[in-house]
Amino acid sequence: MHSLVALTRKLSAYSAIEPEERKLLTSSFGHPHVLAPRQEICFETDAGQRAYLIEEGWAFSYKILPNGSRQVIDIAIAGDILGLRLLRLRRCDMVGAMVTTGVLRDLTLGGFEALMRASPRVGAAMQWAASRDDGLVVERLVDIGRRSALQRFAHFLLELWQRLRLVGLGDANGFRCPLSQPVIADTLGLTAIHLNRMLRVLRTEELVTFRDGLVRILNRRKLIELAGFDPTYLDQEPLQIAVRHPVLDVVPNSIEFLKAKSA
Amino acid sequence: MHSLVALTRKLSAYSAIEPEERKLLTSSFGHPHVLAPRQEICFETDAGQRAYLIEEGWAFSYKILPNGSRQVIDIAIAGDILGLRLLRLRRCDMVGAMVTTGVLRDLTLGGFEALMRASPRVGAAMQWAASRDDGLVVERLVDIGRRSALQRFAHFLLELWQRLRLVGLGDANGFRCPLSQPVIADTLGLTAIHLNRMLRVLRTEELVTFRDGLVRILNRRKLIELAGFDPTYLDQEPLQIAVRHPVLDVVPNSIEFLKAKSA
DNA sequence: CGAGAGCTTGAGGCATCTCAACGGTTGTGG
DNA sequence: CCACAACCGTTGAGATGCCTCAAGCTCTCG
Repeated sequence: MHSLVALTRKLSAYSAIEPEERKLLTSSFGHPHVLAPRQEICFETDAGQRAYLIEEGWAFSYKILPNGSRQVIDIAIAGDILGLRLLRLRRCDMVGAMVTTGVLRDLTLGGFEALMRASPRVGAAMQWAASRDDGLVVERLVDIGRRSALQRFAHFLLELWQRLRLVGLGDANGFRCPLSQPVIADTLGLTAIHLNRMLRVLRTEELVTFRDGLVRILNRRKLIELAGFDPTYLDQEPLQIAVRHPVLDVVPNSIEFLKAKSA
Repeated sequence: MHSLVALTRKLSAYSAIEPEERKLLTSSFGHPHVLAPRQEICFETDAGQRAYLIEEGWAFSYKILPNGSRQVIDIAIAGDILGLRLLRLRRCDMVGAMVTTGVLRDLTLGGFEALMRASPRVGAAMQWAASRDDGLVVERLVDIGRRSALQRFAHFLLELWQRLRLVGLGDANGFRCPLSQPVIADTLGLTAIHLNRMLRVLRTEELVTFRDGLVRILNRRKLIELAGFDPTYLDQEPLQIAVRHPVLDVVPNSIEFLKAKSA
């Protein structure tokens, strides 16, 4: 039975997972269950919080502000654990939802701690994965705080590409991405309208296309340059992305570009 | 000797720390050393990464982008551990620096894991603190992504206030804050100029004053309303009313002591 | 006494938001 | 089978929040 394929691949980027370790891993989680698109994921239970391993499909977590705006916290793909951060907290401060149909497994604090005790080696790999995912949030902070909308989007796509490749999804040319523009916009602190315009820039510059849930990276080198993408924070070997490149000092002015095109 | 006062207070918000547990904690860290303002904090060593417990003083970590702009990741106060996230990563992706003179203790992965093994109870408290600090980064993401500059700043001040109170700093009226406006601006994804204007608004609205490193909250209720501040994510009891210490800084000053000793 | 850093204010520009509109697709219930 | 709602993607026009550039002040430190 093919259980925990994605998680195993992810952890293998840190240390090899032996068959018996994989069994141990599996027994730490609850049984798989299927969720429909848009279905809500609840992290709160009577006895503490609960996290979820995404075995398959896409999900995300977010916060809603009093004024109704939404900020997406993480995009979770296969092999990711959503809500791990909440396990030791007494109160839950975010909500989750499915993007696509997906297969999830529960993880409780008890299960997680039992895993740590049973195998420090696998435990270390899980902690590594958690630390890496923290790094993703930190990089998103840098994105939103200090990068332009166009750079943010480019950076986001490159990151997603690397993450997907790590768990065996996507290929050297691009990847499937079921995220809607509103969700991506709320991830990057933009409006869907503006994100859409940035997408047009990426398309007309022949860097990326994104249609029908399929992202194609047309010019990887220029995209990396544009985004100022340095994959160090992913703590993984770059997969199908060349190493580092000199970064552009001057970022193309997207608005001028749009004006020129429409004139 | 008064070691780990702040950390002990912080952890006590999760579970009581017994004297022998405190000794164990102390032995998990390196010896205290003093750093000067602006001094850089390096997380990389030959053998893996190293984190730092702030015993006293203020520090922060940040990333610099290719275009020279800076994004501050965390502001660390007494009792915080800077760089904990990096311990299990193979590559370091950020830098640290002191704001004030401060007293730090090293923490290695080995020390951290030994602590976990020696006392699961204290280990759990440390993990709780780490999860809570993750929550701070997440809330910063929401700040920068979806709140206006004024709200961001107000939210930041309220958060800082709560954090400081948790480790026994500040009082019911405000707190000492040695952060410069450029540092706060780089934390909130703003320019120092604009931050300054927002500060003026808070002042003229009679919500907050911030002069000579002293923040006074003049109208807590309105400030909370303005910021849309919901302290759930801090996972601590709100501490704005109880006035235990009429004086501002109650953590004993060991800097002078250490300076005298090393001289 | 000069250099560097922080704080403050003004004026103008532009990146992004808001409001508005339209077409396509999907799902649903009459 | 059609009507309708809900959501998404796309584009235009105008408004604005924040940035950039510029300047002057204070304070500390060497």
